[in-house]
Amino acid sequence: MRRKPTIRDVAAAAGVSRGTVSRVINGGHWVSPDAREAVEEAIRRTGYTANHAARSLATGRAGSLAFLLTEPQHLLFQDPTFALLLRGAAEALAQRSMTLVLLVAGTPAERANVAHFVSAGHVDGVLLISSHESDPLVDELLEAGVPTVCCGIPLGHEAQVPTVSVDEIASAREMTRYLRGRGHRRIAMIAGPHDTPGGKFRLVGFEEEMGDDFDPALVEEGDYSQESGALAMSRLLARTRDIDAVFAASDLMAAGAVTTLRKAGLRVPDDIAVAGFDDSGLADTHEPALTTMRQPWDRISDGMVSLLLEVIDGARPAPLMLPTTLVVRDSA
Amino acid sequence: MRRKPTIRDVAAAAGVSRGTVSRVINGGHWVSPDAREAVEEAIRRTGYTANHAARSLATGRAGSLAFLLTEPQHLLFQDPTFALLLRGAAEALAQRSMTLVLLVAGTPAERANVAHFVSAGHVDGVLLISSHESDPLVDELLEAGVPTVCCGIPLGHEAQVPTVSVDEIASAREMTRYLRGRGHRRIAMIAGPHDTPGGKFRLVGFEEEMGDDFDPALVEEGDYSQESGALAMSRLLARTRDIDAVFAASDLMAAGAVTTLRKAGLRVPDDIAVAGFDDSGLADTHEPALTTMRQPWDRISDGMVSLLLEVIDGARPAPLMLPTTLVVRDSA
DNA sequence: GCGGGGACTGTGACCGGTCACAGTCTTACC
DNA sequence: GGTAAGACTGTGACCGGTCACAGTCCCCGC
Repeated sequence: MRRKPTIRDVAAAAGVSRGTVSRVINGGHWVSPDAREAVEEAIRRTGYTANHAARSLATGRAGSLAFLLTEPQHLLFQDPTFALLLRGAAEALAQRSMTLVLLVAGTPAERANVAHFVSAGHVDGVLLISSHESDPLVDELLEAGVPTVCCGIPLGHEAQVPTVSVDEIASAREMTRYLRGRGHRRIAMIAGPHDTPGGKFRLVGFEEEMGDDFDPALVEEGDYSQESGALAMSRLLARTRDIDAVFAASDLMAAGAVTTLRKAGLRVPDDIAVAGFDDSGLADTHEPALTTMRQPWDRISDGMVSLLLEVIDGARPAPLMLPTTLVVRDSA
Repeated sequence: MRRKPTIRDVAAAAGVSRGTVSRVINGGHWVSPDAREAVEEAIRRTGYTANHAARSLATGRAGSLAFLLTEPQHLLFQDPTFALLLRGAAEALAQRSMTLVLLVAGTPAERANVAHFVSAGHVDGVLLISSHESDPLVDELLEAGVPTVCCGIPLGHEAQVPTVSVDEIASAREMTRYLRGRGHRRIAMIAGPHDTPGGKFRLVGFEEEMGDDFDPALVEEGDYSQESGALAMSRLLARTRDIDAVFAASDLMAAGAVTTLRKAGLRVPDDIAVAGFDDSGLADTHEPALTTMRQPWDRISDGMVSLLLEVIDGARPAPLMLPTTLVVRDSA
């Protein structure tokens, strides 16, 4: 087996210098048509492929981005949302001939490793997923000067780091308005963790839209997981049965709520309407299919990648806010 | 901002040569205790971290493995199994200071890209997930001499590529035996795709254990997804109501089957018992909690990584077969 | 006819490691 | 006391690209 062809082999085959080959590869400016043609032909003939490592070494760029998950593990397993984002990001990067490196920072040991790895410059930037408030990891990344974009406005770090997000407040208001429009008045909310943007702002939107009808006794908090949704619903039911709709801050929690309601002998949506948030894969196969707010997952992951590349190029891009859409199905 | 310290900075700080520093970093053989100490101290003081790209270039190793998904996308979204494997692999690699590159080969265009990328040597090896029979990608990888290990015996490529798998036949027999032990006689099977090992061999085990009681009319095939499980169950019910248990080749399909049964007014497990396979995250939060065969996901991903590293080192390791365990919950 | 500028090309240094090899310095043994 | 083996160390070449710089060539205008 002969070794892989290098840029010198191509240069020799094309009868030009390494420099010219390099120029052709990188856009081909200031190269004569003849030379360009010869080089392209030579590349084809030799089956040349650029060596990532060598290029990285010379340019000082890694050619890869990290997809950094900071959630506790059980969420990674359960939440289809992560898979959606992950796939979108991988696709967006593949289009740009870059690669996606998956990093999981669950345990403290993992966090240390990850921080070290990233600061060492093994990746050009970080796509930070779902960070809780005042996450020290964000500080570390910022301090180390690692280009970073967040998914969802990182509480406690607003304006310090570019973000891609949806308008949580407006989205929550829209869903609430929809539920009220269907005649529901005693609407409960199963919010997300109050130290996450989705937990905080969806609740704000809900409260704003409910106005005088807002009843703090009808709010419970979960951690986005199915189980936490089921438990939150139990707590609500234990307090009062005077509820005609539930708005959960994630589809997973909505599904958990449905389970609890069913056990309590309540029908969805006949007795109580249930709405979710995310439109994760689970929503439309769920029984009953969940009414939810769709987050534009592909645009989010694509936006994160674009933004991050801008940051890497030295820009300070404005935060990107994307629209959600109400998806009405059977549960509400 | 000063530039990152290199091995030469460390050498200067420690008062030794680059060679010695390099030796310390790589295990420290043939280095005097004094020198080693000085180098370690210098590394600490300078905050030195090895440059991946430079090392790759010099050693000819990428220092990363690809996690290659060949399933159509909708499965990636739904199946918690992938997340389990992915996390396990990422963890196993992090322990070895290597990184995980995620590759998705869904569309033909993506497959071409992936093949090109991998053959170019940008990763040291490939963890191949869930490949259907006679997948041309396997051939391409094999032909290109890319170290590869599969998850589940790749039909049509047995013995050509090292694999990590569970004993599908024995596992299916155990579950079938359990169901029969509970007094069920008319047991239906919702099998996986017949061109996947899980689809083929779980059915074989089922058939073997059923012996004379095996009824081909009670077998339907799904694609492991929840929806396909629901549809398969519908087809079974349309054919006969004389069924007292269903064995699905995945938890997702089991969940789908439960939905269909419920719609048909049948109670699980009272009227019909339902068993799944995988013990994916969903199984124990499902309502009712699913009886299933647990696959040892962490050992599988860890085994794949170990095996792949052996292959990369030139070994030809024996296939690894891991045990499953019957997990009895509420559904059967 | 000459100077100057734009288009194109080639060269050598460099990125930050590893590795083979050629030392040097001990120690041990005859 | 000489020598050889073993322990340790330093050096230069090399991995495969990129980039800055220095040419070279050609065309144009004065």
